[in-house]
Amino acid sequence: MSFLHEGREFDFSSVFEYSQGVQKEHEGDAYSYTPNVSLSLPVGMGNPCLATQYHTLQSSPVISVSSCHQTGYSLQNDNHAAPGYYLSHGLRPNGAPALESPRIEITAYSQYPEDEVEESNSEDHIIKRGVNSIVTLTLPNADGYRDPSCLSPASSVSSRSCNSEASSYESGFYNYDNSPQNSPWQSPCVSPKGSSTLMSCPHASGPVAPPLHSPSTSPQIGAVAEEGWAAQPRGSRPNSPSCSGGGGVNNGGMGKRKYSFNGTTYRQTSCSPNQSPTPSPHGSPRVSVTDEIWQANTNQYTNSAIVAAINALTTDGVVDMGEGIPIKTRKTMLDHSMSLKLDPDGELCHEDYPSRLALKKESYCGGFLDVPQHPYSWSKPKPYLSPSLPALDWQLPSCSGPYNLQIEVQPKSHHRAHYETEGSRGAVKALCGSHPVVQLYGYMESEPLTLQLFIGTADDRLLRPHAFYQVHRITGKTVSTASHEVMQSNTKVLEIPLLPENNMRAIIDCAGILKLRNSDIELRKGETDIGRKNTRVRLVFRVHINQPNGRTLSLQAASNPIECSQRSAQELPLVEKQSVDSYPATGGKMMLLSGLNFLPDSKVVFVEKAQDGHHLWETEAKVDRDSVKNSTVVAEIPPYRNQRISSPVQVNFYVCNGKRKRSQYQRFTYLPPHAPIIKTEPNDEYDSLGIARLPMHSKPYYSRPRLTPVMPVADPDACLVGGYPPCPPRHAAMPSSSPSSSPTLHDLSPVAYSKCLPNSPTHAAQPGPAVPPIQVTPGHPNLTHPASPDHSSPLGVLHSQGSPIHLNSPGPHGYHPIYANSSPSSSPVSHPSTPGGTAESAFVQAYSPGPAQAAPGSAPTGRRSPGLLPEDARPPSMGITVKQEPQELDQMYLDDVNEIIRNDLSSISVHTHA
DNA sequence: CTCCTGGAAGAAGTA
DNA sequence: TGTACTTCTTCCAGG
Repeated sequence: MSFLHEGREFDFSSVFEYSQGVQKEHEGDAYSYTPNVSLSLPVGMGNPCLATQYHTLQSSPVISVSSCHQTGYSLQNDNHAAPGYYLSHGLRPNGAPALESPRIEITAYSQYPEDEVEESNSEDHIIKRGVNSIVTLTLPNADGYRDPSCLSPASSVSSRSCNSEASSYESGFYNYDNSPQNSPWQSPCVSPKGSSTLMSCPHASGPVAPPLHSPSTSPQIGAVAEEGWAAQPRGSRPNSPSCSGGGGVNNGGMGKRKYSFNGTTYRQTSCSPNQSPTPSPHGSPRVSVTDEIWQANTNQYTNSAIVAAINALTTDGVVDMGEGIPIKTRKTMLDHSMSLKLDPDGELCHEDYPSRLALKKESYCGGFLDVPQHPYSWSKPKPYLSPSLPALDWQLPSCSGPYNLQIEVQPKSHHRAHYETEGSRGAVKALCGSHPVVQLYGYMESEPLTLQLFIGTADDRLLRPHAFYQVHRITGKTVSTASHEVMQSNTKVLEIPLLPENNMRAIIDCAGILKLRNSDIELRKGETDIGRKNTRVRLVFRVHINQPNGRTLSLQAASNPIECSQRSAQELPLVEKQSVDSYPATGGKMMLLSGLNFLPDSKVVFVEKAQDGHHLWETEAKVDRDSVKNSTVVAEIPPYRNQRISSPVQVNFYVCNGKRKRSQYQRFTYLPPHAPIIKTEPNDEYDSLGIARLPMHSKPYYSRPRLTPVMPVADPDACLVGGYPPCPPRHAAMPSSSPSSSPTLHDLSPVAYSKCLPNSPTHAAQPGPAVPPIQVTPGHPNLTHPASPDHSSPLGVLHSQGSPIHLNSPGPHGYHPIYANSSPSSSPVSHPSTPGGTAESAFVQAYSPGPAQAAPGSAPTGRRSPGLLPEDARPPSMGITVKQEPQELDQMYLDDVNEIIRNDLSSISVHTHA
């Protein structure tokens, strides 16, 4: 993987240097994870228990032994890279003295709220460690880190890890890490409650790693910092004049960094223009960014941290770490030093729960943040949280049993994300100028819950954290909703209280979107996605509900896709819903498409592509020009090329406004002429439009992946699916998304952790048809009925069903051993299919690219029609890492991507043979 | 002064 | 290889 980047080859060595020098950001993410963990890993890894837990987030406090770098490190990193990694996280931007010598810390991973981490930056790390760390071994230097800050957020993430590619470590652990969440260390042993267990199961927790850097080293000041920081101010922006051009390996250059591998010149931004010469962690003008970066960096290490954070937030403070208190968070930039002070001792960490609470409150309410105080206090323990939470790339249903997590008000389809170099561009808004609203139905307890929000992908693959975008916490006078940032495996997660007094409803006016530079992310080890034109995201909401049986039920809802680029948002057509998902091959039915940027001359083109990306069929649908409005288009479903199909055939269509202005692919399924049409659901919305009840399916191609509940949401009505009982509003609700039946979705319990089902394809998030949630439990997920309209078609069903359980999160390769073992669901059958949806085999999912961040690994790019190409779904062999195509990309893009992939493959083969 | 935004310049990537 | 067009990032300016 590492060797190919967007088709370009380069030597590891080069890479290495690059990474080190430039920014290690990317690299390490996944890897980095490992490295740190690595030491500890052995323990966990070997353990069977790990398996079970892998999935689970590291949440549980674990004892982590983090050696920042092992010997391996030195090899590669000597330079700095390795250290850098730690630094990055570990940095003590604040001047916490970086540890000069690397050390191995054995930490009981306490959980901290990630936000702390983020905010605090290095300091935070320190703090955390302090809290948790039980034993610290110092290793020979860890100097070279790169300042997380320097890195782009994304990079920062990567930076965390010690990832030099070269490092043996990574390679060794590579598998695991991809998704931090998955990472074995994460807490195999972790028991939610068992924080106590920490000790029992040593895991290397990523978070711990940071220790390497001594907190003391202030990022700014610290020697390490100097290297890394100075060199690369966090904001590394390529262009910034300030940056010296050279970034060279070390990125000493601030400006865009250009480096060449094998003759190919890459440009990377190492320095942010803005970056302040002073690399202060926060140096970047935008604090928030910085924080993010930090967090990101920390992430890797912090799976557990995340968990911890969650715990801290939500709950019991048992484990909580002092960290739970987001010291820095509040203050953010202002005083890193403070935080450092606190942390090192771990005093905070050790503080009594009460104290912590107090702290938390202060931080939140008190004052550092401008955010209006919210009645809700984070400090409040949340019993329900369990240490092990599903990885962010796991597909979860939106409803289960009586619970139904719904996005009542969808965000606008466009929101220009801001770069680190920019100021915030505000919170994501809803159409009416208001903000998105999320509500959990069916929850009658008095305990508040925590609503998690992260930025997910909007392509046709399984929903997963978006590698190029991060949620950005918005604070200020205009923000009424309290929020808290936490890093979870490289992904920033915003935690928002869901209070019974508010009917478990939250107005999301505190979430902005940060764009990470493509160059930073693409260089990350394991990152296979490309950023170019990969600009659509979804807001993904999650809530974890403790069940009486001790298990935790996790629900997830994803918003409609949001276009985040400046230009495309203005010009590209966007299909948000389609009234018909499938229809007999004879065609002829009118299909209503709703979305944005439709023009009188827009074309609706149906295409069928083979797995290899070749066009098998393409035809333009007849568009009712008179009906074209900016937001709607009515087209006649063209007859399929083969009227004699015996099984459903999945094709795609897109709206084209002209040469490079195509919408994403949307899925459509042709059914055998005589096949009964199951699906359609009446959609009131459309009725109102005057269109003969065309049920809308918001299933953009991307959304389709069964898992992701992409669709639009909102309508509760949607819940009704043909034939299926409507989701009882809220209570009765069945999990729309998950196919699986069992009410209890996921057993997050450490022991039986099953992955949640995939989100129902589009619906999950949305109110759409209710589908029984998939349970993690032993039972097999039902493959039957997907409620969503999409599913109406046989294919749809399949897709939808895709087994509820996902395998997504798997590690680098996407494959999780755990799954297989741990949950019943693991059974191949049970697994949901990939977005492509066709295949349902669990395996497919297993392959599914890991978290975007980690390493999506190979993603099946082409979509094939299920009927035709059953196998498409299969992921490419693990061995080869190919950049996955961003599914969101337009077809054109897809073509491009395919091209790239081919090149990559070619390259790979070349290398191999060479 | 900071936060939001919209607009756009300039560089890099693609066709 | 050069040109034209896109897309990405960074900047600037105004509210």
